Amino acid sequence: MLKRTHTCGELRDDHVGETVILNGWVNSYRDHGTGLIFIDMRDRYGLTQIVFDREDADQSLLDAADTLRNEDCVAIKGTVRVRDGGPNPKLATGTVEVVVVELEVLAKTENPPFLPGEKGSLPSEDRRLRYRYMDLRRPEMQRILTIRHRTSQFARRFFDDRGFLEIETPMLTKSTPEGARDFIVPSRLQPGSFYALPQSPQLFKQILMISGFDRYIQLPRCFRDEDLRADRQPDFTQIDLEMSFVDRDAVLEIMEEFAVGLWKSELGVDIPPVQRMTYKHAMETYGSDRPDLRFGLELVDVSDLAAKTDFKVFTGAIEKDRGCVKVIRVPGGAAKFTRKITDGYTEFVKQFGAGGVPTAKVNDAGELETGIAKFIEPIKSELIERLGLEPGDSVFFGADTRGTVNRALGELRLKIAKDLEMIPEGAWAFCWVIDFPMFEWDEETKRFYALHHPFTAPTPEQTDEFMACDITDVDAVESILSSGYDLVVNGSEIGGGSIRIHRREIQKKVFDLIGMSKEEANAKFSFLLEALSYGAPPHGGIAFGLDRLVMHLSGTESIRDVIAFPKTQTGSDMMCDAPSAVDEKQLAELFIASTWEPEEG
RNA sequence: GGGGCGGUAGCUCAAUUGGUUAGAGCAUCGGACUGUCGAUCCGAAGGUUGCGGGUUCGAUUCCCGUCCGCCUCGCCA
Repeated sequence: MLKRTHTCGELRDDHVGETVILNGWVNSYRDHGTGLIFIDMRDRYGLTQIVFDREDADQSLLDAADTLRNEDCVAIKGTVRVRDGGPNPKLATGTVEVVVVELEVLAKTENPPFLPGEKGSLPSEDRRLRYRYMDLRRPEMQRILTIRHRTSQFARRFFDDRGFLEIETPMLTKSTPEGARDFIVPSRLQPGSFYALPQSPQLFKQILMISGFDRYIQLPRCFRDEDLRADRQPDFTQIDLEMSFVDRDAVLEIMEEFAVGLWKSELGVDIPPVQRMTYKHAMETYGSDRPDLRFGLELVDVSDLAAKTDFKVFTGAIEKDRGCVKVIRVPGGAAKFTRKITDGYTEFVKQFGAGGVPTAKVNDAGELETGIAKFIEPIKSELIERLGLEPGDSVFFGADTRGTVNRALGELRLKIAKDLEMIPEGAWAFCWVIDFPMFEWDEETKRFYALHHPFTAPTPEQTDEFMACDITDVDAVESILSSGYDLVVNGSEIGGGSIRIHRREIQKKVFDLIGMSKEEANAKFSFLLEALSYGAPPHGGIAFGLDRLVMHLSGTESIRDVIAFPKTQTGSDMMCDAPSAVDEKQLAELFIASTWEPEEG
C-alpha cells in the first residue's frame, strides 16, 4: 500500500514541487467529467484538495477516480502544486493541491447513513450513536476527543512533575453501603458472592496513603448505577488523587494550580485566584451548593419584612419550622416578563416543591405594581431600600421552608439568567465551596447521612467538639462542619474532596453516628478500621470529573459528546447493543438466574 | 416511578380544519460538463409515516397502549 508521507493537514506553499503520498477519506468530490475531478481528502489533521487532471493522468486513472465516492478510504501519490483556481481560504492547506499520479482505493464504502463532512445538518443523536464510527469521523468529535486526550496528558504530566505516582486500583472490588447503587459482578469461584465495580477508588487511595505512597494519582473508571442525565454516565472517568501530610489549603492550592494551568494551556485563559465560599453562603445567596457566579440575581432574605404583612403565603411560611421569605430582584425585568412567562415560572418552581412564585414589578413612578400590592404596601419602602429597587425592575418571591425556598429560587435564578441571556459568553467563574456540614438529618429514615462521604474529617477546629458531641443531638451534630471542598465552575461541580479521617476512633464515631452498627462497620470496613490503627498519616485528596472537565473545555452540553462510546439514557450502547442477554450456560456457571419476567400484554 | 418533547425516503425536514398520487434538500444510481472548493445542469430510483389497537367513508394528522431517543423530577454519599 501507498504509505503516507504527510497528513491531510500538513501541506503548505513550501511543499510545492514535492512528491507526496496521502492516506485518508474522500470528504467530498467535484467531478467535472472528461478529465477533471477535485477531491477533498480528510484525515484527523485536516483537508487537502487533490486533483485528477487529464493533462497529468492517463485514462485508467481518470476512470478509477470517477468511481470515488464520499467516505471511500484511499491512498494517493502526487505532486504538490499551487492551485490554478486560486486559494481556498477555508482550508489550512488551501493554497496548494496535489495532482494525483497514482490512486489506491484502500476500501470502498457503502452509501453511509450520514456524512461526517460539513454537508447537511447533524443527524439525530440515536443515528450518531448507532453509527458511532461515522460520527467520530466528524472533525468536531475528533477535536473534542483530542481535548480529552490532552487533558489526561496534562494531568499526568502535572502530577508527575510534583512527585505523584500513578497507581492502579481494582475494578473488581467490594460493594459498599450508602452512596450510589453498585454495579455488581457475580463470582464464579465463590458462588453466591459478588464483586462490585468501584464508585470511586476512595478507600484504596486512602490505604495507599497509609502504605506510605505519599502522593497518588490515577485516572480511574468509576461506575454508578443511577439514572442518567445530560452530564451523567454510568461509567465515567475521574482524575483522582490523594496526598499525605497535608491540610485543606495545601490540597486547594495544588488543585487550583492544576485548574489554572489546564485552562491556560488548553484555552489560553487566565483564571483569577479562585474565591472560596462557605456552603451556607452558597445556599443562602445562590440557592445551590454549586453556585453559578457568572451573573447576579442573588437571593435576598426579607423574612423580617414579610412577617409584618398580612399575606398568608408569607406569614404561613414564616411560621413553619425553618421557614423564610426571600426575593430575587431582576434589574429591568418588568419590560421582559409577560404574564405568560411568569405563569410559566410558577409551574417551573412547583417541581422543586414551591407552591408558586409571587411576582411584582416597579413602575416608572417607583411604585410596586402587583397582584399582591395591598399585602406588600406596609413594607414597600423597606423592600425598595433593601433590594435597591429601581423603576423597571421585577421581583420574585419565594416563601416556604428555607430548604424549599433556596432550591426553588436557586433554580429559578438559573432559568431567568438563561431566559434573559444574562450569562456572558466566554466567562469562567470558579469557586471553592467549603465548610459543608458533616451530616444531614433525614426525616424520612430518621438518621444522619454524611453530606460528602463517611471518610471525610471534621474541620481541625471542630474535631474535639465532634468527638465530644452527643450523636442524638440533631442541632449539635448538624453544627459540625467538615473539611470537604468542591470546585465549581460556572455552576457545575467539577471536583470534590476532603481531608480524610486518619484516626480510628473518629472513623468509628462517624459510622456510629450515621447509624451503622459495629457488626456492619466491621463487615464492610474492618480493613479500613484496621489500617487506620497502624499509624495512618493525615491525608486528603480530591477527584475531578474528567468528563465534565472536558465538557467545559470543549464547550459541549452533553457528556456523550466527550465520550467515544457513550450510553443512552436507558444505559444502552446503540452501536454494539449492550446490555444484552447471555447464554444460560454462562449464568449457570455463575449460579445466577434472572427473576425478570416480561409484563403481560 | 413521575412530568415534558420527539420518531415521515439512507440523512435532515415539509405536508392547511382529518381528504385525491405523502413532497423538498443532501446522499445513492445514470447522463452532461476542464478550475471546482456546499461545484453546476438533466434524469431516475427511493416510503409498512416507529410498532399495535381504536374513532372515521377516509388517519402522517385525533384517541389509547407500547417501543426507542432526548430534557427533567426523584435518584446520583
